[in-house]
Amino acid sequence: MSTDAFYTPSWLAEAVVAFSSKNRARIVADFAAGDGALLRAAELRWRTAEIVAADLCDTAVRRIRKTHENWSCTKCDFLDASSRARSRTLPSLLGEVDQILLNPPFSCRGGTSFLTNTRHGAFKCGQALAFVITALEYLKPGGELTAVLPSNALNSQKDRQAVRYLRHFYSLTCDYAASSSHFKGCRVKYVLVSLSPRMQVKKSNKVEPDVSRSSGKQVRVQVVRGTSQMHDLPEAGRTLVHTTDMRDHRVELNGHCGHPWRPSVIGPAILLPRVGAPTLDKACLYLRRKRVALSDCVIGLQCRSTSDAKCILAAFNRHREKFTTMFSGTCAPYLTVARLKSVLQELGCLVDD
DNA sequence: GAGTAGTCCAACAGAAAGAT
DNA sequence: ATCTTTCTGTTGGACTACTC
Repeated sequence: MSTDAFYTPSWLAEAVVAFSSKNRARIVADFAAGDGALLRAAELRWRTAEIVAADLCDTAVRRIRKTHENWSCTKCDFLDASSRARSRTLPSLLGEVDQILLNPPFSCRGGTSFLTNTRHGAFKCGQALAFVITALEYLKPGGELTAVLPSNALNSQKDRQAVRYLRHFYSLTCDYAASSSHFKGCRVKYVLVSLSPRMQVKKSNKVEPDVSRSSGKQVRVQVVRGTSQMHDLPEAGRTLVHTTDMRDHRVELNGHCGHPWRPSVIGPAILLPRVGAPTLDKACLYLRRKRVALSDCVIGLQCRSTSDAKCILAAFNRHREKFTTMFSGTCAPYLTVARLKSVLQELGCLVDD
């Protein structure tokens, strides 16, 4: 299996170790150790701890064995159960590690997903969370796992089941403060995450509904995702809206044409960019009674009345932070239909399927 | 003006879901 | 089982801002 090898810079390793709440640790492990930066930072904090390193890369393992003779170091494809079982070190560590540190491969190669087995069932997720969930098998009750993850790992559709699992069984703390930075040769947004086994199941904290009409009736809306790809447009057809036509809350049609059978909306509607920087001025009110096709990069909210559309736009204005955080992505920000529907429901809208 | 860094976002790859 | 469509999420080029 090939993985991205962006080793942890020392300042980030120190931040990951500082993010842990554990004052004492008998065993500290990193299962994607790379050049050992996280474990070197750990040695400074937990001076008497036994250090365990694992990595897939031969060169990395040899280097660690040479430079840190007192560490226990094993070569292992951590996401492969048989490789873990063959390791001399790992099997004896199941449920024994006090502190796990991880900077797993972020993997930006398409939508590849990994099947992950837990005691509560198997599910697919991204590579980074597959590492985390597998690593948790080695955590001692009362232990803590601290990791650098791609910022999107907690929001993406692909990792939804994994995040639900983690939030249910573990107490999860995030630090988005250090949101975007450089690994050597790569720029990504990341988040520091701390996980420890949960003692009690958390109660959900609901947001008070916000979108309301003066009549008191709930606002109904239908989410329409555009599918017209810009490199595959017909010469003639239905007028099409693309993100470049959306600015300052207004739509200016620029003569693009889409296939008439592709998803479309008719005013009153709200148009949102699906990908790109999430500034509120790109949320456009579209009121014309002319049906328009939506490009692949646009999501429409089909409303029943102008006042409904204005209500929703006003709610986005009141909850700018919620609007901004709807968009997430390890590289470019994007919005999914599921995330949008969830926010609309939180704001009090009735979302039609 | 050239070089570099940061930001934006259109394009498209890959996976999942649906249709046949 | 295979093909097609839909959807998610990343890549990489274009553009802008900044520094020298």
